[in-house]
Amino acid sequence: MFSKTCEYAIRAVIFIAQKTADGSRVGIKEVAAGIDSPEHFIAKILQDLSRKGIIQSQKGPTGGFYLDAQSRKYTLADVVHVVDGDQIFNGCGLGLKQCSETKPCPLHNEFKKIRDAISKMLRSTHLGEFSEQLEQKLVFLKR
Amino acid sequence: MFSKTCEYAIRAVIFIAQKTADGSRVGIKEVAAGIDSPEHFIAKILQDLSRKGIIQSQKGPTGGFYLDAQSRKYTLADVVHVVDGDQIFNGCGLGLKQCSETKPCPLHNEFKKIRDAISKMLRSTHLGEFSEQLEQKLVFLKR
DNA sequence: ATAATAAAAGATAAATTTGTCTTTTATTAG
DNA sequence: CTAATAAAAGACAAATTTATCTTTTATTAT
Ligand code: FES
Ligand code: FES
Repeated sequence: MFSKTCEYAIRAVIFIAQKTADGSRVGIKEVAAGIDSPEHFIAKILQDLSRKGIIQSQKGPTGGFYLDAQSRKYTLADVVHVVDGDQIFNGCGLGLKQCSETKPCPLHNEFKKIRDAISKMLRSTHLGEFSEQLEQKLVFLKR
Repeated sequence: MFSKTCEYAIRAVIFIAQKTADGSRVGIKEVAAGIDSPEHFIAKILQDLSRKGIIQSQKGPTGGFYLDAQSRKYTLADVVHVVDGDQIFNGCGLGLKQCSETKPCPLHNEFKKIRDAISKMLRSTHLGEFSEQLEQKLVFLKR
C-alpha cells in the first residue's frame, strides 16, 4: 500500500507529535528506537519532511524534531503525498500509465471507491490525534 | 497497492481470459503486446501462474496460454495471492511486522475496513467477467 | 524422423528501494 | 571563543524489484 519509507514516515510523525505535545523536542535516536526503524534512514526521511515544512527541526544541543502549531494541523494525507506522491490518491490500480474515466481499466470503478476511502481516511486524520491513545498504550508504533 | 509484477499478472490473466473464451490459445507475444508489458517479464509471471494452476499453458506449435473451465472460476484474489502473497489481505498498513488486534497500530481499525473492501472486491471478481466489456472497448488493459 | 514452433528455464543486468557509514554545518552551553 | 551536541548532507552498499537475453524442452505438422 505504502512504501517502507512512507510507513516509517507516518509512524515517525505520529511518534514526534506525541513526544513533543508539551513543546519539547525529540532526537533522531529516540525516534528511531521508538518506531523501530534504521536511524540514518529515518533521518533522511525526516530531513525531507522538515524541508517541506511538515515537521520542524532544530540543530545543536537541546535540538531535535518537533511539530509547531501549524504542523499539527497537517494530516497523514500530507505526509503520504510528500513521501509517496499521488499514486495512491489518483493512480490506476492496475498500473495503467494514468487513470482515466474515459478509458478505464476493468477495475476502475471499484478502485475509485477504495482510493476514495483511503483518501478520506488520510485526509481526516491529523498528526497529533493519537497522542493520548499512545500514552495509554492502547495503540503502538512498533511490535 | 500491488507490485508491478502483480499489476501485469492481473492484466495478463484478464487478457488471456478474453482472448481464449472461445477455447483457443494465445501466445506470449500477443499477451505482452495486449497489455503493454515486457515480453520476457510477463512470461516468467505466467510460468508461475501456470505452475500454480491459475492458468494453463501448452508448448509447441498451436500452443499458448489459456484458461480451462476450472481456472475461469478463480478470482483476482487468487492471482494476487499467488503473486504478492497476503500482505494486502492481512498485513499492517503501517508496516508493523504483523497486524494485531491486541497490539494495534493507530490506524488498525481504519486499515481493516479498507483491507476488507479490497479483499471483498478481489474475491468477488472472476477472471473472465470482463471479456464482453473488453470486446466492446468499454474497458482497456493498456493506454 | 525432421524441422518448426512456442513455452520453460537459466543467466545476467539495470533500476529502484532500503539501509549504513562518514563528514559537515548549525546551535548551544559554559 | 571553545567544546559538545545534534541535525544535514554526502557517499556508498546491500537487497529487492523489474527487465533483458540466451539456451533448453516439449509439442506439432509435415
Ligand atoms: S483506469 Fe485503472 S483505476 Fe482508473
Ligand atoms: S496493526 Fe496496523 S493494520 Fe492492524
